[in-house]
Amino acid sequence: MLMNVTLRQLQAFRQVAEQASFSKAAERIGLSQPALSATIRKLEETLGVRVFDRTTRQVLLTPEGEELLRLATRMVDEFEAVAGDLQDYLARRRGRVVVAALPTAAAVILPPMIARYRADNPGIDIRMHDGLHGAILEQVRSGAADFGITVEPQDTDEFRFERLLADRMVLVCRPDHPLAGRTAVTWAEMAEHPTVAMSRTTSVRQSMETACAQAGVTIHPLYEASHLATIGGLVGAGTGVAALPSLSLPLLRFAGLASVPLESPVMERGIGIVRRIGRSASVAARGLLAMLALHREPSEADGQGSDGVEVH
Amino acid sequence: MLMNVTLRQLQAFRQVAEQASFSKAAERIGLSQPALSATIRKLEETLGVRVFDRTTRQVLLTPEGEELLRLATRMVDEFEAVAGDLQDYLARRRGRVVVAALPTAAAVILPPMIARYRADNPGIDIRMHDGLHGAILEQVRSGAADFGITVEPQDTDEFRFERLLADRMVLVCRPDHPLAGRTAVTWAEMAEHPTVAMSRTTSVRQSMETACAQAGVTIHPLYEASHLATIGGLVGAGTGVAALPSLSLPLLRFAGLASVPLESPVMERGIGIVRRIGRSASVAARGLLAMLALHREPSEADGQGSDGVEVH
DNA sequence: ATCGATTAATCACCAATGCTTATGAATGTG
DNA sequence: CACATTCATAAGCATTGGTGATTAATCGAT
Repeated sequence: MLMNVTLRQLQAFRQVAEQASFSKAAERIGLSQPALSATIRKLEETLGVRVFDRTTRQVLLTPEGEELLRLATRMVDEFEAVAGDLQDYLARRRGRVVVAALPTAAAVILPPMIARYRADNPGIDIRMHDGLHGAILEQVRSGAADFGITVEPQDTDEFRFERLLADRMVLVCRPDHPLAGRTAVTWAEMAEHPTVAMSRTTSVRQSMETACAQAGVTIHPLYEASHLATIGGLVGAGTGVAALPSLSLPLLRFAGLASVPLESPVMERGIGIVRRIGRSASVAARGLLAMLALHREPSEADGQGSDGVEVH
Repeated sequence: MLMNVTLRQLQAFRQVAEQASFSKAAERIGLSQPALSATIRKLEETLGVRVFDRTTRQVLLTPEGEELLRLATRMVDEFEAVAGDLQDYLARRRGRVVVAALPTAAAVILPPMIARYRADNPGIDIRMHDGLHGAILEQVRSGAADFGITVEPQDTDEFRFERLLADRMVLVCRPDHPLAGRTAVTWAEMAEHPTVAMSRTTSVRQSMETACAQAGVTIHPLYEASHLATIGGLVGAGTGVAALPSLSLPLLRFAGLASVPLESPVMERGIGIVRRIGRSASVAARGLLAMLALHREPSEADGQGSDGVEVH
């Protein structure tokens, strides 16, 4: 009964009360005067009370009108505040994005984008979870992360993948190393040199193992490390060479190392955005996704597709 | 833009979010499922965001949906509280009535009605202002009083009068007074006896003066008092007789006095309800007005009219 | 008094909204 | 693989909400 009262009506009512005139209020609201009359009449019908005593010369509130005005004011103010919040949220002035990403992606790709996104949308809280592939998928699945940045997942029923760039395994060595000048090196060749590697739990190490298996060679690392920087230090000290994804090279720049693409087999994995199918992205997330799409590097056999990230 | 969001929509949204199902929510709301779908679609259109990710098997909130749910909940709760207040007000469970009345009316007519009204509507605050005719009109004019109880005002443009009962001037004396047994007494006869009277500012006194002037006699009261009880005491003590409105007799019952109608001229004034024209009565006031109308005493030349108070 | 200006109510008419029933498409379940 | 469930869509209809034109009332100024 009373629940049928509309915000429109309350606003109209408030305006009429404030202007003490139907015509003026109608003009201010952007409505014809008859329409406003009808609106108020309707309001009065649903309330069962006259809210204005009106003649052609004056419009003034009845006692119930007074009461209603207090309530309507409270109501409309409340709504406007709430609407403002939502407005902010939708306009990306408030909100949060959670990105789950592989450590290298988290370190190399995201920081500049995040910095820029942050500058554009100061109200948005960006959170980054770096983790391994499995953990990333889990977070995306559960919704704990808005999207992930990792390699392509197998499960195409649950995830949609959008490739951003290629990450190829390369050999890393000192600039004075015999292999340093080469345009390419095979895994078999690499196996003949002392090697350092990431620990077995990492996907980088697993890529290396896969490649070696395919090449029919075995590598026994002299050292294993779980941090990339350690690998960099070891290689820089001449302890050995390492097979690393090209994406991680920027992180090793400090060590002044050389890199050479590895082949036979070429180990290349596509790094991209992983999203949960059937779950739409938040407005805030969309902004970051769009930004990522712009920075996507044109890769082989990808030129014909659409240019932007599917924003659903 | 955002202002077009409807309470219906918010409520529907809330219900769907709660039930995690369109069908269940539709049933609970009392709406067909397609109607509910349309409602949500409309909401999404005006917001420009999808609020539910829905398949035929599951319905769950998007990030914006989560946000909206918080706001919608707040909004709807607020409204329900406010609507409850108004509901109370309209149902006369809250409110206030201010009555301005002549002292005698305030003392004689109103108390029983107020007591009963109070019992029926415990939430309503009743306030009574007793004052003289002019003050009553002023309060009714300004809106300080919802209505007045007094004699008929001259100004028929501004006030509407509704007669409740007749108030006739009677002579009040001790039961053993020579005039006590009479069926009527003229003002001239009264003038031959020692008299006490109300002070000059009261309308009772003015009525007396008017009557004496018409009768061509003059009365010099032995005593003047501004309180009715004082007059009662004086008359009871045998100091003199007094001319008082019949309405005040109940107040003098304590003194055990006799009364005799005064004539030549008959001074009778109609006491009734005075309302401001063009100003509608509050719901709370209407209740009291209706009650007054019921207790109205059938007076001469009034039998053919409508029985209830015009409630407008 | 009468005229003109102002203002709210009313009317006739049209567009848009909201609802219902019937139907279709998708997706788990036995 | 049929079945049941569930949301979306379609078609038809009543209601609502809107506009412009007109009317009635009232105030102020001739």
